[in-house]
Amino acid sequence: MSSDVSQTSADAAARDETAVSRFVERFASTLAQAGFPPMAARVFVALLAADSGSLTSAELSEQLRISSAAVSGAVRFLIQVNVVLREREPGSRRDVYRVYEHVWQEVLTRRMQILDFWNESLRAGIDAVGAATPAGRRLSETLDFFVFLDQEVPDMIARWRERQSRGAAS
Amino acid sequence: MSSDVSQTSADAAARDETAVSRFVERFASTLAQAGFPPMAARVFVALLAADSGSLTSAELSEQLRISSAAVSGAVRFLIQVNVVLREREPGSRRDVYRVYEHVWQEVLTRRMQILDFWNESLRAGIDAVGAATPAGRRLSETLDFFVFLDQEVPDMIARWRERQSRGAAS
DNA sequence: CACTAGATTCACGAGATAGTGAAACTTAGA
DNA sequence: TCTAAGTTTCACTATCTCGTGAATCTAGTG
Repeated sequence: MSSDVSQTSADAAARDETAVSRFVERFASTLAQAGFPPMAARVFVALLAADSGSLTSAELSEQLRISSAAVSGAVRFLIQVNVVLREREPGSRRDVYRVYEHVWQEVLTRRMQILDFWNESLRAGIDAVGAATPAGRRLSETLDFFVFLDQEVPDMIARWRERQSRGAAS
Repeated sequence: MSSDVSQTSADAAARDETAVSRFVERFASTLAQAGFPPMAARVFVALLAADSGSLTSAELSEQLRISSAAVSGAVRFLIQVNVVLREREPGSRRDVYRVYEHVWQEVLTRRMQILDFWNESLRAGIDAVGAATPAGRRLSETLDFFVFLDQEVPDMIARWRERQSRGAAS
């Protein structure tokens, strides 16, 4: 087969893998600063930046220079938090991993669900300090704000979806 | 002086410090799970749950059973991320720490600013993979979504402020 | 100007986390 | 049923983070 990777003249649209790799590492590192496990971040961004939107374990392992065990761990995490899915390509033994279509909406929605958890805790706190006390009022305002977000954010996402379906320009 | 802390019968509205402490630990632990440094979370919630809204280093140290060094570190973090301020009470040598009035609006606004940082990275990524490629389109959609949030969230916070100023009930 | 309450810094140790290599497991294909 | 490609698990290690205690620094007060 003549499908050599290092063809640069024939394939005019060949992408600069060095630049892509730099992006992957940079963006992954910013995500990691925001609390993402480092390896999971790297795998995630590598998938985002893949033209096909999906890569095999071996490809990830080679591209990021990590062990297949690390890929396995990262992928498990990403599947768990619902941003990546595993596909088995028929007629092959290898899995390919793909980022969900509308990841960021998913991520945002998921983060909002955490608030429900917080709110339960807050209600207990308001009971403990007494709703009529200054502390109670402060905690109640916090709770109200979170409830407000819980209502507003889904609307916001809906607006985004609508805007998307109409076409890009605003 | 007769200002003993352990007066329970005289002060009818005395709060159940055990219950409050339980709330502090629980809520702090959920915040910690969301990426907050553990000690900073405990200090933050203790301040939230304090009737006066402010506590001294010694009070925090005693209430949370942590060293003053830990208080110092936690407070430095909280001031840095702009949720707590330091006040010196006149005629005394000790500092008191206070949570900002509208902390959560602040926190949310601040988190949005992180997006600007991400977006810069994303633009570089789009360049690297080529805007017209599938990967480029995927990254562009991500960028667009973040820009959208950057516009919408301030509006959302404004709506909240307005609702607050009108009075509680919606 | 000396004293001291109070805050901060620093070196250290404990505990958690993440990634590796090797072994074990699973399963498509012969 | 056997073989081997591919994935996962597990024990181990390196690294990082966080809180402590002790020493140091800062600034009111007599």
